Amino acid sequence: MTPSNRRITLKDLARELGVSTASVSNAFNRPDQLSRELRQHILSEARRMGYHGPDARARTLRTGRSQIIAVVLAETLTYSLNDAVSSELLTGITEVLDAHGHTLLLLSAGRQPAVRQMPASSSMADGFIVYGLMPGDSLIGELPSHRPLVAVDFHINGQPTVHIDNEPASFAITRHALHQAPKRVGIICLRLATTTVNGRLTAEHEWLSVQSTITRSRLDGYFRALEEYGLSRDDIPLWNIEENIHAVCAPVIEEILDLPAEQRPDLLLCMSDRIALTALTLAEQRGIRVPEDLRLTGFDGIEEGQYRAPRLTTVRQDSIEKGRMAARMVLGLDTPHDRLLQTNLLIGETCP
Amino acid sequence: MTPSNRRITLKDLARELGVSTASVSNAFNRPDQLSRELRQHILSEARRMGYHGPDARARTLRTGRSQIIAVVLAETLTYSLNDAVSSELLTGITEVLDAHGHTLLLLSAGRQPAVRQMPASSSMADGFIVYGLMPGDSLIGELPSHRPLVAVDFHINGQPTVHIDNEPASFAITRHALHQAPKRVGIICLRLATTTVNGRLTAEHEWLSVQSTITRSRLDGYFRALEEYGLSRDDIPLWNIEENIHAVCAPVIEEILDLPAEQRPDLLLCMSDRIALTALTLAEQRGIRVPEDLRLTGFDGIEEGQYRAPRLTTVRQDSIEKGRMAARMVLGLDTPHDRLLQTNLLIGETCP
DNA sequence: CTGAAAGCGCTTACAG
DNA sequence: CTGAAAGCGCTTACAG
Repeated sequence: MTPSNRRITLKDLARELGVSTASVSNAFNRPDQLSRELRQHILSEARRMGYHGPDARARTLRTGRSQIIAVVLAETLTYSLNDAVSSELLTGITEVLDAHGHTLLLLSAGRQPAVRQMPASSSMADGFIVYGLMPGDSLIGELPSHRPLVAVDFHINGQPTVHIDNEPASFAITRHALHQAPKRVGIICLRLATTTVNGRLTAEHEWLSVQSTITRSRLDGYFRALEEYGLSRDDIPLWNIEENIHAVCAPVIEEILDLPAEQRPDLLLCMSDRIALTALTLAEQRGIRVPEDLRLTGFDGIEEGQYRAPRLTTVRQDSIEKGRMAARMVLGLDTPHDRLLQTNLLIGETCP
Repeated sequence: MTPSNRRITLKDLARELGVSTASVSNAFNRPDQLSRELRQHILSEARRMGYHGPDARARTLRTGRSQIIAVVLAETLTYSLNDAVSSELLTGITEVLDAHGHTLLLLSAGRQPAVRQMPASSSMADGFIVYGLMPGDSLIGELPSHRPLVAVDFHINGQPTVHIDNEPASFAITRHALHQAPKRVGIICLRLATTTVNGRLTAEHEWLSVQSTITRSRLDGYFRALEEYGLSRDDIPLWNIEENIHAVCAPVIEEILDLPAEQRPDLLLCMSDRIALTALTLAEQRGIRVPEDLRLTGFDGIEEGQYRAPRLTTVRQDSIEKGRMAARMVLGLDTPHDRLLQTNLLIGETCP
């Protein structure tokens, strides 16, 4: 008898039943390799003895495949799990993984720079989806080199990417907003500077490059429309926010809304819906009417912005589809190559 | 030379450097087992040759530990990733796992009953946190039996649980709401019936048992306060909602709000903030004033309900702390035993 | 401090 | 259809 204090193995089971380990393995994995009767016998005895099937740890080493895909997130998991856009991306990824018997391992890159390194278990995954890191991040080099990798919202040398048309989308929403002939336009950026800035951006602040961040592309789109309209980029005040959460957005936006009425922008172009929604709430609290006194545009098209009144005018990006595409490529279901998703303009009441 | 088309292994590296495999392994894992010089030499040569460290697949088989903890979610991942309460739970879990070098594997139980089974990779995990399944779910039996397991919001025979005081919390919020002497009380339940019901619950519908679902405990708390106040539970209309998302809540709530004014409840006790927020939005759209014409209470205390006006009156549960506790127990940092978390009442403007 | 060797629990090509 | 055997890439007790 097998000692009961130890977990039962395939070998134990084979010995107990007087068959080879191959037959037990085949009973679980390749039904065509043995007779129906023997298979049923093995499976029912396995159940009786409390053997739940071959151990994933050994199978993974032997076959070289874990059925696990890792998602590397630039932000902390806390942020990513609570942000509507990352949640949608993960939703699209898991939808495809689920349908193909794979599971999702969450890896966060968002820690103190000093201790940033991939957990040892990262080399467990069969493939990697990397979301929104900075190009050249040293973590990318730590990933196993011979496994499929797909980048989302940024570019890794030689690897396929899924991204959206940030510049044209920002151009389009700005052109729409300018129809109403605003007097004073302001822009609220998301992590645009090379240093940490929560507040007004000045000439002293250096910007990240277009290659480094999608928010720079959004800014370029805003500027193109503003200049086409006859405004100079140097006359547009810019604010920056480092983290796309209410608590960090609020103080910066309060600073803007509390400007004297004749200095306060009457159109705020916001680089995310979270920023725009925070501005909307704070404006309402101050009796600033939206859109009469203040027009607002967002970016992302998250549900929260569409399920309330006034609805947000924003750019809708299909993050679920981004996730699906990335997952299909990493699983080898689609040929790996760069994909560019189209966005569309949602006209709500915050900027009709 | 090692063939360049194959991934380099620890053995290759040892051969190349003329040292034993033990020394290479020790260089990565046990610095005290070899001289500083040899270790540095091995690590720098490893980097030069593109060896990123011992493969997690083999290490896991050898040591029996993967550094992976699996979270088994009752709902689909799509739901769980987008729901504020599950996101908070996951946030608390990942916070602890992160701090201890572990990573999170997401497993969803929420599929068609016919095809429900654990993915093969589930036996990869060192431990399991199971969230909100029904007791007796067959999936629980498929998990490896000798690894730590913690249940959240329900009970698995013989395993530690983290849960909250659903009945007293519901009692307390109802007693608060009754101070205002409402004329007609209604209750909107979450998945209370044994069958699928989106709409009014009648005498024909059977309820789940107190052991099976936390929503039954919430109902019991509501009833206790209502009866103490002098109302009979048979006079209180009950509605049920199957899924805690806006799209499913809305039609049921519309049915309630569109009742003739003299039949419409002026107090709605909702079993989740999502339900209460949907009711709030739909009431506003109809010009029903909250709290003058309709008072609303929620459950959960999610941020979305506190960052808007009027703020929700609700029961705040600390789901992040629930996640932390579950993770600490599954990692063996805390002695496994049942934990009961206290909630607190948040008085907002929807039911002052 | 270093090295030779066993073995974690499987899968799979191969011989019968 | 079945069985004996090799080996996936490591870690670790043990002998030197």
